[in-house]
Amino acid sequence: MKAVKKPAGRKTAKPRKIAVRPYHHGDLREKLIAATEALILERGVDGFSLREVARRAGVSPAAPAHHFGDTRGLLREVAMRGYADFGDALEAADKRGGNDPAKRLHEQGLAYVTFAMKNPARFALMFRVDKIDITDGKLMEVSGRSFRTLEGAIRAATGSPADAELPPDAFGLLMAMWSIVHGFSHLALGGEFDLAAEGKGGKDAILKVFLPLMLKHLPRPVR
Amino acid sequence: MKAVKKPAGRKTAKPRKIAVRPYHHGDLREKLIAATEALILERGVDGFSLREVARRAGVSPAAPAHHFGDTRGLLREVAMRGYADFGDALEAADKRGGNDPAKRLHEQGLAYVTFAMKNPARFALMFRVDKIDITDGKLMEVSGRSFRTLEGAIRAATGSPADAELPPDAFGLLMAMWSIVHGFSHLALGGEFDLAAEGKGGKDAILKVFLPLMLKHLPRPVR
DNA sequence: TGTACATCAGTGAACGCGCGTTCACTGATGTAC
DNA sequence: TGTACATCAGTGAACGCGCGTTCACTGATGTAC
Repeated sequence: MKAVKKPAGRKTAKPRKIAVRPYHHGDLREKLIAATEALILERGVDGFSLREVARRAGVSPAAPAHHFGDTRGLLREVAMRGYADFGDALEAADKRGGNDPAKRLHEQGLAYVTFAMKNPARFALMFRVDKIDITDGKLMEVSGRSFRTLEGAIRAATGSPADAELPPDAFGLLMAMWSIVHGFSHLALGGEFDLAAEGKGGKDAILKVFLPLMLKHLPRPVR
Repeated sequence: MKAVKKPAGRKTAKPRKIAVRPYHHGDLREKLIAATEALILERGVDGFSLREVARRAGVSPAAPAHHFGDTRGLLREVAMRGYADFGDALEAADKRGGNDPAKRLHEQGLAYVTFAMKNPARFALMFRVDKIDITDGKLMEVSGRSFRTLEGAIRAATGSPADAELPPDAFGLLMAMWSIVHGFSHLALGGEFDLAAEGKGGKDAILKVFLPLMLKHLPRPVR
């Protein structure tokens, strides 16, 4: 390849608002988000630092402030994207369950843990109350969808009308469902099952063997 | 009270190895452990710092090294004490269940969540894989007891002999039990139930109302 | 009982580090006329 | 189409901070003789 002087003018034919916004140096915003997820994956939520992310994106430590304000702003954005995908996954699972309430719950449980195992960095951040403000309005807008998807299936399973307050038993079932899949995800990501998984195919066994075994014992609507 | 010149010699009558070890300035070791628990309670596991703990104990930042080597050594000690008490609580609960396997499981579940809610600092640390080494021999010695207590009740509930390997279904039930109580604890401590608890008596409602509702849906041995 | 010595829990100053954020700035891009 | 200007995404040096650990030391306690 020869070195070619890049043409001075329009690189892409007349970019007049084709992309949402042509940034100075391309898509730094996206680059920072990707770098954040990669960093958390490597070093955990506490291993994250704004400077390191900037370093990986190849910009000065002050650059991210133009896009996210401060550190928490960046983490909030990453968490929001996580919740958006998480909501998508749960909704898709719910649909897969068709008209069978038990199947809807089972599919959602499967999707919950699968999401956690495949997106450990995001999942860890999403539930790290000290790093993100879970009562933040914009974030709740996105995260609320996941919750409502589960609630919908619970209502169907317990025959609770959509508009009334959730009856105690249904609420108990909801907490039980949420707890069991969340607990499994948390324990699995924390490596608490690793010892048991060692003889049975390593980390893969958790999703392929352990999770199905556990899901057999999913709570069911009483009576 | 008059200022009295303290007697030069023996303060307590001949302390010849009465206490395990009479430290230079009393019980700094214990003081540091207590300060660590208080600090984690206030600021979370990540808010902990060795210097702050030393400050609170009224000693120089280098003092803790004489007792715990380094930061991780101190955290390990705190976690071990947590696991010891945790094991006690689970064993006591198990005994409370008598000969009824379902009751043994129920009591243990109750004890698990109750411990987490009453010892949030310790509990948070005990499962923070990045701060303590859960594969550490001495720690596993202590933490293993909790696990074995649960396993014992699972064996009784599923009729699995004590010496053979746990059959798949029993193992699934074990994971389900562990997951549900652990998940509930984690979510509750993370404040995820706070919104729902607001109208029902605040934080107290979680242990008094929500937990019993949830425990109704505890997994049971299939068939 | 008295003396000499070893032990070791403490001090406090110093180290080097990485952090988030601020600041005045630069220079490319987009826009108004 | 050409020019003047506003905008704003970037730079990079500097700030002050708290951290864990090191180091040479001090001085009280316990022990051997």
